[in-house]
Amino acid sequence: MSPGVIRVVLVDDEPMVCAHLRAILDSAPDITVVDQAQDGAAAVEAVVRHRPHVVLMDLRMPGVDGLTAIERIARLPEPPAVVALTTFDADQYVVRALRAGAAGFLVKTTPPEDLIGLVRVAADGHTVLSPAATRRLVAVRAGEQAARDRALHRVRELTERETEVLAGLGEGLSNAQIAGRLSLSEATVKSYVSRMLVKLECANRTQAGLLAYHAGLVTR
Amino acid sequence: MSPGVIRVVLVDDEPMVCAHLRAILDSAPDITVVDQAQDGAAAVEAVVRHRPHVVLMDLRMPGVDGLTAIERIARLPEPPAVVALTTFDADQYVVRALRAGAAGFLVKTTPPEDLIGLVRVAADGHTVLSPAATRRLVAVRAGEQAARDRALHRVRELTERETEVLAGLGEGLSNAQIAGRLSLSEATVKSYVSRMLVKLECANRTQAGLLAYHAGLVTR
DNA sequence: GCTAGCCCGCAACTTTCGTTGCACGTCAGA
DNA sequence: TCTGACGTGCAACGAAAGTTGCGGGCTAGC
Repeated sequence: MSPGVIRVVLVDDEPMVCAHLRAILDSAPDITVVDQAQDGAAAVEAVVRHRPHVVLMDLRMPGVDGLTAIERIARLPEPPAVVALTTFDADQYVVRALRAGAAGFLVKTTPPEDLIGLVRVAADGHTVLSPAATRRLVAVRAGEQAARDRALHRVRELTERETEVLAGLGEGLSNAQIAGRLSLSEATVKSYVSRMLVKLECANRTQAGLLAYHAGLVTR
Repeated sequence: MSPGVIRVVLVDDEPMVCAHLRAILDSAPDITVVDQAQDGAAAVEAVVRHRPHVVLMDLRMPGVDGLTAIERIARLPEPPAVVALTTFDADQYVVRALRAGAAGFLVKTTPPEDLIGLVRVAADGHTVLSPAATRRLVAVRAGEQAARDRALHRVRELTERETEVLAGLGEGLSNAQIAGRLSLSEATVKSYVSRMLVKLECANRTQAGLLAYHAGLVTR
């Protein structure tokens, strides 16, 4: 599968956790834990020294914390894949960790037997996320998903042309601007808007614009 | 590793691609391709019939497209993990696919030998992303964050009364409705709106409404 | 005590929006 | 073939949204 053995560095301020992870990973023939570190500074050193393929890193640590360590490691030449670990459900660090250059975000409740596969995938350069992290990443607020579903359901009732017009509303454009973009007369755009408002059960273009946003029609 | 064999359904309008994927995956002892489909509608049927653990789905297909199919599958009871596939580098569909309920987003240039591990990880409930998809996703989320910050920064320039009016815009209310809620004349609300638009650098109330939403003024 | 600056409130006027009615093409089915 | 439903496009008219100007109250500073 992988060309050669996958070298792994573990970073956690709790030695028990490191030992536990090491025991799991060393049971795989193609994975070797080459070092472990107790804080961010030591982690960066270990990475420089051992040039591992994968780093499993706790985020909450004394001294240099995990996020900072990830940033520093990501700046190294040919950086390893750093997978962030947290005790609690994916918290607000998901986005920041990925931005810092993390190649994954897992909760510590991840079943041990899954971990080996996850390390292999990370070593291949892919990103792996716990389900909770994915939810966090995709839908910031709870309830947003439900709103999106409802919005999408209605948007699907629209014709292609109507959807294009709706996208314009989602950006807050005027009828004239939409007309220009779609090469239509302003009058035509008006009639599209009017028909859409009925279908979407919106009272005015502002509501339709918000709905377009909910539906993910506007990337912004 | 996994309890039993992982059942997989392949969805791609190009039979060659399906055959190729099937050959790769069937070489793994713990993976079985139980069915393949050429479009979204057939994909949903196949999922209902075979109850697979994982679905590999092309996004660009004739008829019911991949995104729609993902949404429908995600609404089924005990849905499988749907991994989206695209030919090109992660395009604008990444966010939408994940929001629709996808458990992964891979480019078709993914090395075959990686694919088996990726399917196993997806079957465990984790999310897998190609590097390009991750960059795209992080960039989008970072952009949203920045948009929110900018929005909040501007909203702070507003007076209390103006903020109340803005909240109304964020719900898509008319001037008359806002006037009623705040016990003002409609004319007064208009002047507030006009002053706000200048401060917020918005061209119209729809843009202001979207800004209010970004700023978190509307709970919805 | 004046005045400069700000927030608040309103009315008259202009611009944009939204509704309604109409015409043309396409496509499915009687 | 015809017909009825539907998507698309436009124009005219009434209804909103948005602009501008004005006055009153409040506070800070000279």
